[in-house]
Amino acid sequence: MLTQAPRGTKDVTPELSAGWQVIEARMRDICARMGYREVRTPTFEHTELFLRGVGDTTDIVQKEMYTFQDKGERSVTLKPEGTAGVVRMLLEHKLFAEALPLKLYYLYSPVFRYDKPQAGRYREHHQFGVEAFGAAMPTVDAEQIALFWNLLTGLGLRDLSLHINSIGCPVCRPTYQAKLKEFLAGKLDHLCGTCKGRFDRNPMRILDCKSPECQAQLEGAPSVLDCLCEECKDHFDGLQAALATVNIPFEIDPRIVRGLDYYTKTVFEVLTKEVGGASLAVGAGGRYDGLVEQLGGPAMPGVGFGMGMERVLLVMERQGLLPGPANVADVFLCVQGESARLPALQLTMALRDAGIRADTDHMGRSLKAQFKYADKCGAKVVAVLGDEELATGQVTLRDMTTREEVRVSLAEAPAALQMKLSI
RNA sequence: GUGGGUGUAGUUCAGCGGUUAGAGCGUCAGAUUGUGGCUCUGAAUGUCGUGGGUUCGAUUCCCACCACCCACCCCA
Repeated sequence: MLTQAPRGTKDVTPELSAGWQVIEARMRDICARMGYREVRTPTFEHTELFLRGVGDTTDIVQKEMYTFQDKGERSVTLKPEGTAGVVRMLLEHKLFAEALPLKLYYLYSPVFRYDKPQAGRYREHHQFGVEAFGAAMPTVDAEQIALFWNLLTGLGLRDLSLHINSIGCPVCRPTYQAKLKEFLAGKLDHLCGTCKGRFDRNPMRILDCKSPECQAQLEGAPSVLDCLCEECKDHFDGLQAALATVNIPFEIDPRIVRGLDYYTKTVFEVLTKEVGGASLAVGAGGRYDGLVEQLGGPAMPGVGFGMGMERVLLVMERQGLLPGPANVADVFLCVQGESARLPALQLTMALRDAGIRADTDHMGRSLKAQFKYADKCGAKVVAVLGDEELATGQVTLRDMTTREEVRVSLAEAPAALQMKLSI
């Protein structure tokens, strides 16, 4: 128990961290090129923020939040998603008064949901996400989706599909919901238990119910896309035109609804086709034009998405895209005899100062064992410092590929090694 | 939250109601005097997931709990 990570959490061990660093570097790079700047928000927030932001009828809020009282009797909650915290930051620092649009991203943001863990699903996972505030035009939706898509394809992921939909706005959605309820009213008895409850609370959630009975009842149901108001329709058309222009392949799926209450107009998901199982969502997002105002800020449109980093890594692992083990040192300096120990440490530090990935013995091993260890470290050059070398102020350099050995003076060693390693 | 499966060295896995529980890989050491990858030899490491029960005796059978995996639900 003591030596076991809590249920649903996962360690990043040394051999795993390289993969994280690869995706993080890509995220930073693509965001920098697209004008998104990094933000970091707290791991926990006042519970109220999520009740009002995410929506208190959602599954996330109703049964999955890590909520507790702190010692000051405040109710706080570990972030169950990334957007609410960023909006809170926007309001607190009045970032909405800056030049718009404000384009932000976060990565390795911990997200907590109390759920039963299984492959690709954790109680703590980490999200990469982007948010753009102030821009109402569909080109920004498309730009974000392109960012997302290009990130994933750039990482080498295959078998992805992008699904988009529009769920309307406060003007047209009530009309659609009324139509849908009218359509379903007679079929209520044939819906599953959860959907019976959804009928009054949030009838659109029935659309993406996975149960076959419900899906059967939805045959011939009105499509939200037929009920969009002019503004929403123009926006959705504009999104499709923009996506086509930047060559992002997409499918329209009128059944996408999403589990968070704040979405308006655009919603989208990126799925990966998994063999023998259901497709896994690696990320999803959409537009939330009413959220900033709902949380007490000015009326300001917004759009964003969140991506599960563990899921991307999982897909990369399954598709053989993770980097192999990296070497830990380019140069290993062997210590031969105790009188060489401190000079070896000194030389190793000098090599490091010269930008060389160098290491030396800290185990008191035999020379042979030091060579074996150097080999395991992936050293391209092994240096030896012993009595013979110390007597002449030199160090022996052995090229581990060609087995050639040369001796150079201690002072020349950094430059000689830089040359050999072509740094 | 519901249903099913699994749990034995660091790791991948054998094994059996009965003596000191095994193998491959990994780790460490050695194969003479200052030199790696290959090979050979040897060594260390297990409360057999945890706690109960059945039994003369349990790692093996039963129950509970914990963890992981799979499906559902939900979602990233």
